[in-house]
Amino acid sequence: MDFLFLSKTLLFRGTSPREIETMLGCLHAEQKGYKKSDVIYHAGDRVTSLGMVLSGGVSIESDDFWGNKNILDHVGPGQVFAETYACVPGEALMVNVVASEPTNILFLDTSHLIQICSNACEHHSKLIGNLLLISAQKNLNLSRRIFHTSSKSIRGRLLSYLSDQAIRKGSRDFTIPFNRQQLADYLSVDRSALSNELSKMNREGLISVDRNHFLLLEMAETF
Amino acid sequence: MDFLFLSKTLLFRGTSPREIETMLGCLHAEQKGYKKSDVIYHAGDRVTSLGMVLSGGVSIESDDFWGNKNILDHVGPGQVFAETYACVPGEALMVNVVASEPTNILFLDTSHLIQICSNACEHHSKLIGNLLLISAQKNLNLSRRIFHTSSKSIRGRLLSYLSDQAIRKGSRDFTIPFNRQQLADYLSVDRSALSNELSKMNREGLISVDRNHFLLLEMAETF
DNA sequence: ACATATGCGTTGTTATAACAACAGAAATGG
DNA sequence: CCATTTCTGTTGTTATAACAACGCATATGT
Repeated sequence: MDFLFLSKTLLFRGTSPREIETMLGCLHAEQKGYKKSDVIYHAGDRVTSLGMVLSGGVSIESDDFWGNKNILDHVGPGQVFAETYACVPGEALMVNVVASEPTNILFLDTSHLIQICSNACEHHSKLIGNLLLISAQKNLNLSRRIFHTSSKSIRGRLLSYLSDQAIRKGSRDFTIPFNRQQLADYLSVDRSALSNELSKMNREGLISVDRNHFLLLEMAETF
Repeated sequence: MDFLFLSKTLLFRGTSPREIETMLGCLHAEQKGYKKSDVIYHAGDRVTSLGMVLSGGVSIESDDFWGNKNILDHVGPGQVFAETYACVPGEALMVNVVASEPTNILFLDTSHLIQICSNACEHHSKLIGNLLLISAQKNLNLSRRIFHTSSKSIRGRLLSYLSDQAIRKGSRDFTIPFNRQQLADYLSVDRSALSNELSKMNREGLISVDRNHFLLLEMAETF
């Protein structure tokens, strides 16, 4: 087990490799390997362990009633998944967690962290604090997405998302981390309709767009 | 200050009124009163204190570019707001927090909880654990909403929401906590279009609906 | 360099949701 | 109890997004 690697993750931030070694015992740490497309957690499962990706990567997917797959998120090395469900025992997963490549996962049972007095092991409290930070940040990401998809028009969603990016990057001139399909998925709209709306906004002089690079123009007064 | 009241809240669960009294010092607790429509936190603010509603109630609202108000949530006595922002210092609020009636708020500065070693006060760890639970639950609520609004048709959103409710309530026969307008807001659709779709589904024998009481019929195979 | 696969924009058609307006039912408040 | 307000379903019209199909440009990989 690579304790040095773990000590650099957000979850174990502020703990030494030596401390981690003792903690892994409390957390009933178990490592497991998966092949590509293996399902790590199924929708409907109830879990008490979060997963940390040691190597490889996993996709968080949701299958709707008609069998359409929808990729909600991708989790890479050092990041965790299912931590929310692990913290709220009894909640059934709404998503599938699937290995997107050969992947090693470290499972950490959080029920001991939370239910038993958190002073049982003096490092527990640091871990819980880190979990809280991870949870709060995920919270903000979810809120942001709801915010950006609350408008009923594609243009409204784009303006919401793009101006947020501009504020966040501190410039009207920025690059987004999505391609068209991903942006369309994020905003829950059709890709071609999105492309169409973007070029319309381009023609109208609202924005200047090239691939995933944007420049906001007239909307300046909004701020 | 009503310590007994506080000890019954989710945030202070598991602590005695006596303990709370000492903790409030660490948290720089401050109480403040507001009149109806007073703005407690403005969008754009950066905060380090969460708010707990002692009496009255607050609305979490978002104003979009064109000045449309959108009520995202309502927080009542014993519940907290802005805890996510308080836990992730430096993030600007995306929403306004507005008193929906005469309201008393208790502000608790979480920066001490998180940044300083959490063992500074032995009760801190319990509070952080409670915060983690609150955060994780809010997380699930947000995820659920994203999930239910990811379908592009009104019917798809309704089926997603209604079957989730059925599973959650453990019966095909259940009552929802929304009226039509609130359900429409939750699913980000137009109210009259929602009404329309519901009666269509009713006519088709998919569901049986009366006000906010529902009975799921043919969709049984989905489970 | 070639063949293949992705990503992107464009167009036209179709389905569907938003919107506006209204009437009846239900709840609310004197 | 009546008056008033809120809630709900219905309809028709209009705007708009989804969808399907295509061509071009840009990777990708061998």
